[in-house]
Amino acid sequence: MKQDKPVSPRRQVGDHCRRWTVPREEIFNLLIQSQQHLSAKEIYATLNPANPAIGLTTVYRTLDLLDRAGLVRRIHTGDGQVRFEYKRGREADHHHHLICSGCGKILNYRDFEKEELDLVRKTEDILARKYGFLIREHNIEFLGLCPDCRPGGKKSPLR
Amino acid sequence: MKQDKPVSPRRQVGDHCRRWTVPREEIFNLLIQSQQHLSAKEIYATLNPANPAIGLTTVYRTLDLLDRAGLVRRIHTGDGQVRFEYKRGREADHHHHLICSGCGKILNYRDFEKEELDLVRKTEDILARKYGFLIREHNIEFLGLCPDCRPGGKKSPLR
DNA sequence: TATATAATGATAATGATATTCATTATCTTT
DNA sequence: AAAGATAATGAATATCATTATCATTATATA
Repeated sequence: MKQDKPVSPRRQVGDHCRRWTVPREEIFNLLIQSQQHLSAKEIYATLNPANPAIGLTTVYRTLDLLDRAGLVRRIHTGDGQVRFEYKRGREADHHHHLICSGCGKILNYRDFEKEELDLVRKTEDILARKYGFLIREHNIEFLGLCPDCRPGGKKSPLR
Repeated sequence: MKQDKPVSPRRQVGDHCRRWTVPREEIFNLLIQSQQHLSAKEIYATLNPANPAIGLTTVYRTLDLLDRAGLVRRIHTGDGQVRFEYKRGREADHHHHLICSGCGKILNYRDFEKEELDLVRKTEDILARKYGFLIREHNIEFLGLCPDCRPGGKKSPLR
């Protein structure tokens, strides 16, 4: 029997694993569906109740697998946990992070000025030439206080 | 040897502590003098042999103090340790990081195009207006492979 | 369906950082 | 300068995220 799905997860993981299993399927799907940045513990807490056969260890191992396969991105938010997000179609989903130092909230900032992306690319070229680095990725994050956490008290612009 | 002894450390820390102590002095000075990004363990390993009265706990506490006082910056390089660097005179020392995924080496990238700084500032404004964030800082890091770690040594073609 | 073995999960181990608490050192007041 | 109040310290211990171990289970393929 065969199935025709868009692009099977197993296909994307490629040579990085030999067997595609239920835990891997579920963990990967959760990451794909989620709009948030999930930590191992959060993934475990989400999946385990419905499927107790998924252990925390496997969550860590699968995240590592997906990272090696280049399918997810690690994010260090400074809260002591590493978080993960699925890398969607390159350019289209490219974004930077806006992190609140107060509550840890993370926003994805996507509304780039065209010049912003151009500049990043140009900078990567300069760095490659000047320091001999082979640039593979960049992280840009802005740290500050969200509306709820900033000194002026919390505002409610809309609800 | 340095001749330059600017504002006293104690002065810089301000209200964030009540007493200025030998361990704090040494830890802060080490950070000021160092051109590298140091972890708590490294600071401990550097200072403790010469001054066994400085414990690892105090290193952590002092780093936290300096961070709260806004005198150092935390850097998450993904190697499991948080690293710290002294924030020098604002604009003058502003830099971004170039991190090698292979060996963990970190370069400070300072040679900005003028437009780069302008763009960052402009972006901060946009973010502030659009999301109500009060931006206090940004981190830009480029991840890749340094000349020693990249496949084929220093002469691989770029693409 | 049987089989080889990759992948799993429970558990223990690790490593970085935080907390506890009795002791020490700093700073202010004599 | 000495005394006293108490902030800061370090050793030991705890905590929390992540890794390693290993017997067991499930997947892919014959």
